[in-house]
Amino acid sequence: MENLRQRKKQRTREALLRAALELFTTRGYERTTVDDVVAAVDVSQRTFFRYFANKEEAALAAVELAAAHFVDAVRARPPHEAPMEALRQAVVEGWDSLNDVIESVVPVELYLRMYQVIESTPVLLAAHLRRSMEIEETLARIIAEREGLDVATDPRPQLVVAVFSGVMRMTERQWSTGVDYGLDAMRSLTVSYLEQVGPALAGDWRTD
Amino acid sequence: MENLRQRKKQRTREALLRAALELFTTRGYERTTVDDVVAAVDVSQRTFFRYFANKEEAALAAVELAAAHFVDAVRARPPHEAPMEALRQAVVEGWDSLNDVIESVVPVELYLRMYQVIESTPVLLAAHLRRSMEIEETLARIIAEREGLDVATDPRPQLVVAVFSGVMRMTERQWSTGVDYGLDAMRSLTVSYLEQVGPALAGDWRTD
DNA sequence: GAGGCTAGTGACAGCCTCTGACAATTGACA
DNA sequence: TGTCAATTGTCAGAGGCTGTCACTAGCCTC
Repeated sequence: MENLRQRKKQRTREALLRAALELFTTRGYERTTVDDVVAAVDVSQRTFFRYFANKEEAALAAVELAAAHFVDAVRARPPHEAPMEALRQAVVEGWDSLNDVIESVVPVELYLRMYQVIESTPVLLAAHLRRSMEIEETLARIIAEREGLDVATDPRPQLVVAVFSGVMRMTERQWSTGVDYGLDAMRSLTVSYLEQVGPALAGDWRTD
Repeated sequence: MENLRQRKKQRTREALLRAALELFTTRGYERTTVDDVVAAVDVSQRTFFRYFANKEEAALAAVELAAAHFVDAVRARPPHEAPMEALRQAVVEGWDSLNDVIESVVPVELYLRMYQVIESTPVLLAAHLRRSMEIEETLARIIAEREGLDVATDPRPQLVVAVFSGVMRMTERQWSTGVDYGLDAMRSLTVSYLEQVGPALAGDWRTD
């Protein structure tokens, strides 16, 4: 940040990212070429690929930020909480600060629109799911450490995280395909689903 | 099958698929070009893309077959079983016939090796996860229908399937990264994990 | 069984993503 | 200000994928 050089780099990256998201969300991801993006910022194509390993990375950059924010929130949870409770609280509370975190890079509105593009673009969805998987691994390690367990031998941390993530992805999908919710609606959806997991697993629904 | 024409097509497809898997599993997915594959079968590159929408599709073709087989197994479950039990039984029993199903297209050994390649190749893993997601949707619809529910309004079918799939993916990963198991070991792993889901969710592990 | 019909293939040509190599530029710092 | 290092541009090229068009080989009818 101190250097003019660093500031310039920062600005170039942000300009590229913003231009990319803007184009992806209006014209569509597939119908936007990297050349389109660099033309909007007026840099060479080579420069784009110096900032982003590939086209996907630019498309997922904002979501990536949100995910990292959430992982941090889990790390900050008091150690006495039970695993599932810690995860749940992390989402609920992480949401409050999410807005600012995102806004520091791109307009939240752009972030939200991009979410829908990801969910409806096969290649991006695939990449997103893979990243989510990696995050699950991280979470499992965090949980295991909290509980003083070894991830390699005890499957419980991974199981809890897998269940939790399953619910989270359900929420994502529900949110992105439904009527346009804000961040708040998504939070309450998450909570609601998490409450239903136990009963849903517990067997026969037809006795209700 | 009746026509000579159809038989020829079938043979071309199988030859391409087998050559592709053979190359992917020995040389690696990324280090194998489509040109390599078509050279091994001696057809034009254009022909490859007439049989497979893209390179990924060829790589995932065998796994796709297995997945379809499993979905059928779920459909065949007697309607009185509880959702989770039906899913569990489908895996366990589907496994017995899986061998023959696969072998009718490619050697099982090749299928197993390909599984490891998928799990260790980011692009393929991403594509595989996306496909798995689509299968989850199908399963949720099946479960909902069994129970006479509407998937759109009742989240429970999706929840159960999400949990179940989470466990399955855990198993896949465990299997593919671990010591080389056979199909049998994978089955018992699945069963074992499914048994632990309930307890793992139930809260405080430190009271044990 | 000859000839028309059509499915399947090959041969280009071309777009787009991504990479390596090298030259040119621009900020940093003595 | 001059040297050094970091950033960018240019160029060339591989690899995945698509459209087009001509051609071949199986099919089907008369």
